[in-house]
Amino acid sequence: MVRWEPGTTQRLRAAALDLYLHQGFEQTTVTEIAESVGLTERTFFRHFPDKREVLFDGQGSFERTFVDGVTDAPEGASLFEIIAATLAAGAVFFPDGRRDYSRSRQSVIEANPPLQEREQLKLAGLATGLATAIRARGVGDPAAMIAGRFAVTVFETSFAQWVGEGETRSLAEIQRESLGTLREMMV
Amino acid sequence: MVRWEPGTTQRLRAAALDLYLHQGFEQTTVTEIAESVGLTERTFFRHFPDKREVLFDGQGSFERTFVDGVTDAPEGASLFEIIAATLAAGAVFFPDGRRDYSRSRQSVIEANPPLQEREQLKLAGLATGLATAIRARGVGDPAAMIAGRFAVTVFETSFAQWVGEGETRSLAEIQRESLGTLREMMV
DNA sequence: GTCTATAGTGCGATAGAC
DNA sequence: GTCTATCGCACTATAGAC
Repeated sequence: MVRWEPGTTQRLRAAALDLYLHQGFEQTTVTEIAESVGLTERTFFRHFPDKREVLFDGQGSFERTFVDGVTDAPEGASLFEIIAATLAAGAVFFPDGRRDYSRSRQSVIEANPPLQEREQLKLAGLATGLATAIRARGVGDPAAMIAGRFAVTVFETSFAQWVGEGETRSLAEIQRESLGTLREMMV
Repeated sequence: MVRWEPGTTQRLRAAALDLYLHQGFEQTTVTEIAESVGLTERTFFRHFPDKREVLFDGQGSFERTFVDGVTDAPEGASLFEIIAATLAAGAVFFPDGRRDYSRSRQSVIEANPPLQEREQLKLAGLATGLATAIRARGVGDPAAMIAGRFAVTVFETSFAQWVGEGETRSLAEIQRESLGTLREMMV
C-alpha cells in the first residue's frame, strides 16, 4: 500500500483545477495534468472518463446529500416544505470552508462552455433524482419533476450568490432568503 | 447564389439526424454525414462548429420566440401571467406538424449524453435570456432568474409529454395544463 | 483543401500487494 | 497464483490551424 502514492484521484483533481485556472482549460492538455503529478496520460483516463469530469463529483455523494433531504423530510410535509428540507440538506455539502475552492472551480467553469455543458447535465441529473424521490412520496407528474427542477434552480442561483465577490452569508441562509422571496412571488 | 445547391445546411441536418437515428451518434463520423450529401468533412465544419450542433438551432430563433413572449406580455401582467405568455409564444415553434421530427430528434438526444449536455446548455441559455427579459420588466433577482428557469422547466416537461407515445394534445394545451396544476401546488 | 494536435480507446506488459 | 495501478504503443476522429 506504499508503492503508489495514495490519493491519486484527488491529486489529479487539484492539479487539473490549478492548471485550468492559470492557463485555461483548452490550453491545458491531459498529458500536462498527468505529468504534473508524476503520472502518464493513460493513468489519468483510468481515474476519469474525460478531461472535464476531473472537476466533477464522480461518486455522486453530492446528489445523494440532496436526495436524502427529500427522503428524510417529515411525514406529511407539503411540497414546499420538502423543497426547503432538500435545500437545507444540500447546503451541508458547502460549508464556508469550501467557499474558496468553490469560487475557483466556478470561475473555471464559467469561462468554458464545455464545462458548463457538463455542469448543466449534472444539475439536470440532480433534478431527475429529486423528482424520483419526490414521486416516491406520492406526488405525481409533472408536479414532481417541476418541483425537483425548482429546487435545483434555487440551489443554482443561491450558489452563484454564495461564491460572489464579498459575500459572507452561508449558502443555507441565502437559499432560505431566496425561497422566502419566491414563496410570495410565485403565485 | 445558385452555384451551389441551396439549403445545404438543412440537407446536412437531415442527413445527420437520419444517420444518428439509424446507426447511432458515436458510430457516425462527420465524414460520413458530409459524403452522404456529396460534400467533404471540411464543408460540414463550415456549416456547424461541431458534430453535435447539427441537431440544434444555431440561429437562436427558437430562443427569440420565447423571449418575445415575455416582451409582448400585456403591461402590468403578473409574473405568473408573463410565464404563461412566454410558454404560449414558444409553443408556436412546435406545431403538430413538427411532432414527428421532434420525436426523432428527441430519441437521438435521449440516447446520447453528449447531445444531452448540449441540450441542457441551450436550455440554460434560454432561461438566462428569459430572465434578462423579465428583469427588463422590473422584476428583481433572484426572482427573475428563477422565473425564467421555471418557464423552461414547464416547457421541458411538457415537451417530453408532447413527443410521448400516442400523445395527441398540442404542446400549448399540455403546457397550460401543467401550469394550471402547478399553480395550486407551488404554494 | 491539406496538415496536425489532442482527446479518448483498446490491448498488452509490468510490477508489487495479498 | 490473483488483483490492481501503472505504463507503452498504436490507433481513430474531432476540430482547428495553416
